[in-house]
Amino acid sequence: MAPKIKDVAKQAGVSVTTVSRVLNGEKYVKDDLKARVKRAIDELGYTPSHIARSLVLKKTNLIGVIVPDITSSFYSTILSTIERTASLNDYNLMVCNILEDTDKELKYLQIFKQMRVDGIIIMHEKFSEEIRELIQSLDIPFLFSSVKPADQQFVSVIIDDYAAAYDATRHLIGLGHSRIGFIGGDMRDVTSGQNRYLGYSNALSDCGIKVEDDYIRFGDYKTQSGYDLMKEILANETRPTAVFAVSDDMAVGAMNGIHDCGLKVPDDLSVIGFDGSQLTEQVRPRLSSMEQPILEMGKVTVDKLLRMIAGNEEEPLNDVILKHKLVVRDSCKAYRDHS
Amino acid sequence: MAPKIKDVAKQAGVSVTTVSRVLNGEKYVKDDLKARVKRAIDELGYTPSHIARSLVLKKTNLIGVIVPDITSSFYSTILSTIERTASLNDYNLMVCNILEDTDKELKYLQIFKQMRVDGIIIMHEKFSEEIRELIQSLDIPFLFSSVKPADQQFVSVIIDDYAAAYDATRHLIGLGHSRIGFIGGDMRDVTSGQNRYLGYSNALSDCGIKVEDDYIRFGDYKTQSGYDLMKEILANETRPTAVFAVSDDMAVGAMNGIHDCGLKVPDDLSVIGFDGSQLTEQVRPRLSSMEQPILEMGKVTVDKLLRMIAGNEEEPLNDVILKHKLVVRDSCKAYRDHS
DNA sequence: TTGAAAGCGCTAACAG
DNA sequence: CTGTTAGCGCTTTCAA
Repeated sequence: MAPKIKDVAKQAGVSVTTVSRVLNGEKYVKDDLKARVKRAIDELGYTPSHIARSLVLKKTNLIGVIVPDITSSFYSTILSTIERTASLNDYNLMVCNILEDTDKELKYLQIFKQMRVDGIIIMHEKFSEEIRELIQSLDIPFLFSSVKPADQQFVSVIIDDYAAAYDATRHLIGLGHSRIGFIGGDMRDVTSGQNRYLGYSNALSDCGIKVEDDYIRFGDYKTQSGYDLMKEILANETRPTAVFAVSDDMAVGAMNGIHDCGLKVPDDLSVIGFDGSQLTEQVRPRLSSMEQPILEMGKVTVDKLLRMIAGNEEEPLNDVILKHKLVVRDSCKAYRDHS
Repeated sequence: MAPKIKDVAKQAGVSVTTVSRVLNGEKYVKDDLKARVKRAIDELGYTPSHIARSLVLKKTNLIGVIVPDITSSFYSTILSTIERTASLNDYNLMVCNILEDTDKELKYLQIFKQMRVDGIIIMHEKFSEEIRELIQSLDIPFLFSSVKPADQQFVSVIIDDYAAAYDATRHLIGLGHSRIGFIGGDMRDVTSGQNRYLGYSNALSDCGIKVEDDYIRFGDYKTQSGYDLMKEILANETRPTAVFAVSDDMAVGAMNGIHDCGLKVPDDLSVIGFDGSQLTEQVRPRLSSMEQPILEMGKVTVDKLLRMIAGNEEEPLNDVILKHKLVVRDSCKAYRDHS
């Protein structure tokens, strides 16, 4: 059995209180006692039980995180910075990888409750009524990151997805394109589904371009779906000359679909992605993308959550809107009409 | 404050013992009492404290995982299956993302100790003596996955990296290549550094091909390093006609380096990767790779660890060697001498 | 079948 | 400065 505080006390010939005091760096301990306790701790290889400590302190230093898919380049990156920021503040993560399994999200939320995590970060917005209720009844600070659920009372750290999609589309239009395809997300997602679609279609309308349903498809943000949908779009009699995909993974899938159809990016079609994941630099041609400030987003999320946990009354409970940024690489080209 | 077992007992008009019994599904409780307790639980929205339970049971259902980089396609995938398998067995993960920071590994190991995790999975082999000692003194079952530290007493779930690298190289040789470049890992890593290098060089020697240092570079498994090293290799007067990179990420970097030098894969150079990550299908041409059974590896690792935790005496404490598999895609081509 | 009470390992009044 | 003691929320003998 691992040594306990009592063992240390006995070894050092002091009371458990004194041991506790040196453990927690209190000042009211004479130097010689402090030294004896420290030696005893070393000799025994003692490490305080976080469990016991949590029980009395009512604080676990745990943050629960719900993420749709840790193998996605976007989520693994944001998760990485969340972990880093949390760790620097002595918080640990407990992550739930949903993978389409909505029951799992509910189950994990219950686990978070049992675990008495100090806070929760959610990067998923398509939840059931049951989950919505649970989450609100939890009495644990929570925050959404990179998504904004329809429920206006929930607070998010996010970019303006509508504006970002609008700007991405305008970029394509600015290059002279007018037949612009769209590979969207799930329209049940407000943030990455609806808002990005609206940004796209409104940009078109504002420029007097007709929104062509044949050029529009919706998928699941993954490479395979971008690939399949691109092929569907290419099946049109007159192809678009550019396409906007709402995730880099889908954009890469689209590029592959184009490639496998014997066409070239950007000569035959321009492609623009969304997110700014590392995949943009891993493919050829390198993918232009409407980027989210991923690292900042993760850091800001954790910092804000920690302030909420600390019970900072000053902490405004409204959204934090971060800035998106277009990063031009090699996958888009000006369009010249050859007719 | 969240309701506690005492509140439930009061509400149901029974003792806490009885509540505990229905919570843990014991049989010796009369049906009517059981019903009353269940109703009280619902009314109060009670969820038992995992903390308190862990303290008395001396079991946390937590597994600590140490991974080099969760944004790597290989590690995010194996982590995903580890999480899945653990979750199905009612275990939760606490993951440490090292990111080159060796102090962080040590710090997390100490956290795992404080947390009293039930078991530890390590996917990193380049640890200090200090870590080696800590880990052994921990009295917590631990297991290495996808790596095999030099210390023979540690148990690993792994493939035969030497044989896999040997086979990959032989594949290239079989295609007629004799000038074969090598983009390796860190030679301080036994598994993915030394063993894969030895597999490569021995395959060459066995076929009477001279091992050419100018064609050999070592990096850090990441795309950027594959890119840079490939360019160095291409700077040779006579280029190799094929190259073997010991991670898919590096292989993709190499492909990009080749592309950016105005050369073509596989026409000018064949490229073969290692791991079998999803990146192999995301790039064009699709990357041939010596694949590890990633999903199986994650599952086997967790299953074995759980058996060790359960104190299964039958559980053999030796390595589990999984089978590697060559998956041929479009990045390699037979070599014909044009001289 | 049920309940009283001890104890898991630690912190924090409260005394001295 | 230092020690005694009462919990934190739960499980588990041991009796009834």
